[in-house]
Amino acid sequence: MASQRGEGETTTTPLEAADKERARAIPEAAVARLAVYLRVLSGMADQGVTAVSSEELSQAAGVNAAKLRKDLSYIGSYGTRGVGYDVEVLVSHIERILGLTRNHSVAVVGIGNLGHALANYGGFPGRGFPVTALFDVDDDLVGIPVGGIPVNHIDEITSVCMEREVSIGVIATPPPAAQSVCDRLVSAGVQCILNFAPVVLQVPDNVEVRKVDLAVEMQILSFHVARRADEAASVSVGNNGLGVDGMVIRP
Amino acid sequence: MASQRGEGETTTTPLEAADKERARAIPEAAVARLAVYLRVLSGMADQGVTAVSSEELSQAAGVNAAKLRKDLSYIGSYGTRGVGYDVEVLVSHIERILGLTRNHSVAVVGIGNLGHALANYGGFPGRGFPVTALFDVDDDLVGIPVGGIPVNHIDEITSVCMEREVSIGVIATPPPAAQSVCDRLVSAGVQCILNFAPVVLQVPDNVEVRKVDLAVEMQILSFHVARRADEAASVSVGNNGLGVDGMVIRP
DNA sequence: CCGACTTTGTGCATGCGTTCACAAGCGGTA
DNA sequence: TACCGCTTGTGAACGCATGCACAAAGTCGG
Repeated sequence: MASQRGEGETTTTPLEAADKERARAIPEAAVARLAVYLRVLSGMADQGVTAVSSEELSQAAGVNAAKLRKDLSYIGSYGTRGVGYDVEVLVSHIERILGLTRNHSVAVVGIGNLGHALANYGGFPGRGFPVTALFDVDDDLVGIPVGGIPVNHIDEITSVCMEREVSIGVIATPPPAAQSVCDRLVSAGVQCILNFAPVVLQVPDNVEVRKVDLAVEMQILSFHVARRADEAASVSVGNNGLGVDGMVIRP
Repeated sequence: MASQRGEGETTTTPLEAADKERARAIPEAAVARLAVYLRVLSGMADQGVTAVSSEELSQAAGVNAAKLRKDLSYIGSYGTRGVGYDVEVLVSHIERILGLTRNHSVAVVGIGNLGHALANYGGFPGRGFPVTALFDVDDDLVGIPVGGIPVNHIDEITSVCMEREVSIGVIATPPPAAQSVCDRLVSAGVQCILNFAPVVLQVPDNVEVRKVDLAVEMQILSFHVARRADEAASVSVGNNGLGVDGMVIRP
């Protein structure tokens, strides 16, 4: 039973419960933007800004003002008409919706170039994500501290992750190892995975995977380079003042 | 068969021109998936697979079979009904659409932990993206080769990028430097930027920016952790066989 | 205390992307 | 050659996300 959502009766938990109900209805795309708003707002708060309008905030976040308001409406109505939003209030509400009121322990697997970089971030930008475990297959790395945390052997993933209650696993291994590492993380109860390996991971339904694929990003950009080159070539001779390189496409 | 559709007359350039016209119509989301298909197909080709059905390919790429066929239809009809797709043929067509027949020179700005990792990739996975220039503000780094390429000072961005015809700029600097670096890249004629800095970049319309934001990715995962925790708490006591950890949410 | 101005919150229309379902087309087989 | 089964390619329906435009709601000045 989904607790009791009888439209009325918020007698149980005055505020939290309402948020949690709403969380399910927030579009995925909006969640990503909320994280961006949060960062912008945090920056504003640091500079002593206490209030902001949807117009200002939307420009700083690089989105449409109406979209921003709609996104904020998903988490509730915390603005004041005619005035705008209170920065502090908005920050705390977004943090709660995103689950940032709790710490999320992170494990990084694969301590190569990228793994090093990730480990050295040392609790990701905008705290709340302490890295509590590192893993690698290389015995020479095991025991050596990186970013203050000693590297464990990859065979220990299951036990260590369960012990330290890791909630997010980061895969920064070479492609062939990724699926196997993923399986181990899953069997350790990790339900959220951030995958840097250029591999399509197979996971059970209850596990959330997000991938960061540099090769794909580069190829998308490549596509746009090609498209621009074509447009420039077919419309007329390059119309950009800069001498990018007037490559001719047609044979 | 969409090859000559009424208005037809593909007399000008038999194949290339048709592709280029189509490129404009490909949805952004499909482009990202095409890059994934390409990788899967390349792997298959390496293993000696010569033909593949949409069903097989879609499973390997982790998408719906119908979606895959529609994505492929954007680039033309290169399958054989009753049989499937020729791997080699598909690879070469996707490569052409994504503009991978040409090399795209890459510049990395900000040689910190992440910049090092990127430079050491040395021509990104699935070649075609040679890193030809590195930049940093730190004078101690200037002149030192990283991944075989000497680091230049950040003030030289404009001249070096124009000289080496850089088409993709990668920003891996600390947040405060990102916008300034971006502006310099743009004034050097770079029209595609991959931004790792947690900053919303302001660029002219003719510049394409893609961002990779680790903090945002983590926070999206955090959101899902929270959502799952709530569901588990409100539905009943954890129903997953694994002993994740029976954390109680309600106070 | 009132009226005018400002900004939020949101119903609605529009467009894009995904999914379904099926006709068209091709190879294999008798 | 004619039929059969398989797989592609795509028209059409659906659903989600975006953007518009305006009423609701609040502040500020007189």
